[in-house]
Amino acid sequence: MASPSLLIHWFWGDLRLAHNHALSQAAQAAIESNKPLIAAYILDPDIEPLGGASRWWLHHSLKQLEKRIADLDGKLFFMKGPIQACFDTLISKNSLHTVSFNQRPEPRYAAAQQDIANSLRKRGIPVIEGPPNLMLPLEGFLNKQGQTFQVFTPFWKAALASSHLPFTGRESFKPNDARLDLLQTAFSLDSTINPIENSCPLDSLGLRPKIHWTAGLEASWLPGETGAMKLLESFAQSERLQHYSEQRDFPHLPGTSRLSAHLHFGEITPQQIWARAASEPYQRQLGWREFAHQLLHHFPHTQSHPLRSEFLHFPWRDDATGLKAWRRGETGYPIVDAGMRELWATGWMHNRVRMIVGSFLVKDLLLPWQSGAEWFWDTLVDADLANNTMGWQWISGCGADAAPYFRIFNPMLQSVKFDPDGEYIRKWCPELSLLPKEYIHQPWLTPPLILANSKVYIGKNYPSIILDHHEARERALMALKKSKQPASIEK
DNA sequence: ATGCCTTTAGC
DNA sequence: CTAAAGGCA
Repeated sequence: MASPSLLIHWFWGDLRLAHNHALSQAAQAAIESNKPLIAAYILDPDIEPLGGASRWWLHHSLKQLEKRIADLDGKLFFMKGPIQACFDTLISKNSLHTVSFNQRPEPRYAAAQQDIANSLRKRGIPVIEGPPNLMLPLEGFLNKQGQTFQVFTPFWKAALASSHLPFTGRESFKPNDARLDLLQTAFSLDSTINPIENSCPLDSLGLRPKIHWTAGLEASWLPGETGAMKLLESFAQSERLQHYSEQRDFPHLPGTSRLSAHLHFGEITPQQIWARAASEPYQRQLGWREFAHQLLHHFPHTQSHPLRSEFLHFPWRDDATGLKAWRRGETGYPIVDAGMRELWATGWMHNRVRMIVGSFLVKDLLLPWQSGAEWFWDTLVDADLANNTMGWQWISGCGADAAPYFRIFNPMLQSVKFDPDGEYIRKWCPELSLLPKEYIHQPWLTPPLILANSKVYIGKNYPSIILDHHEARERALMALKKSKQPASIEK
């Protein structure tokens, strides 16, 4: 009996069928040789720490991939880790032909990936590696002093001047011919679709929540390659791209592309986006993503510790009540609460509002950025270690491209500036929807009669402010000043 | 080295 | 308009 020829699309790889180097070539080869595409997707929950919203996304992305492979008369199997044990079983049944994966840029995965790839190769299994879903190489892109860039602007200037960025018209991704040959070999074997013994249905991967809390996510997103292309097309075709720099900061406008989760799960490449959305202010945002990955690659400790070591002993507060109020969107500051509620409802938050709620957590509440990063990790559909880490350290002032310490976002000023009519607030804090725009940014300053007419009862149907911003600002400045004093009193 | 730059606040 | 840190060329 001929053994089945299996191509394992590794769980770390990208979830693209059309553009993943290995899998798309496998699909092409399968079609051309008139043989079914057989693939398996392995999930190892111990290695892949997914947040709740990410699990939901991954489930639906895999579901779409399963369907697309079925449409090609192929089959996608699912297996649940530990990954090494999954491979052991496959090898012992002579079911594993080739392993293909796209590299993951996060340091922890990259190391594990190399270990497993080495061990597979030692056992005679061909391993095909595709590049991570980035534009710049993680190694060797350095400033003129030979150091990792720590400020975005010079980084971006250097990137634009480099040969790495795929400007429109330049060569796009080309599949590697050697990889293609290897896959052709895989599919020239006699392949029959036999069930894999230890495979399981997608539903058994445990990615779906036990309690149904995902209605808001379902209404907001279409995970998978098709959804990604739809978003990109609608963004690039409309005037949203042209007006990106003027509209991107207004959270009530659809001024952004909302492609972050698709990028994170590898359902679309930055190169595809770059080519389709050729406008510098927008492409610059792809640059921030590159910057974040460079930083995490070169400073892997930043996922848990600040890049700037003087923040190691920063006197963060411990305030479970404050943290809870922040998470629930019950701080009493409408723009902050609106953002936190958008996050909870849709698994996403507008970037401007991410900065505002982030600043509120670390500067006003004086809570550690890690506690904010954890909440974002669990609730964001685009939760990404590099972006999350850089964003939180940026707003805390303890990371790269740090703002001067005295730069503390003022939630009222930010609200007036970026949600002038309170449209965003009204959407996510409906109990404030009747408040005139003069008062919606600071409901506690509203004259009692107008409050009553607007059916706003502070402390009852909308929380009182949990702290005074101006006092909190002074407290933060003091804490920062103290922590910068060379001589520490303790120890 | 000196000037530039930074998703800002507050007077 | 200034405050003001610090990476970068």
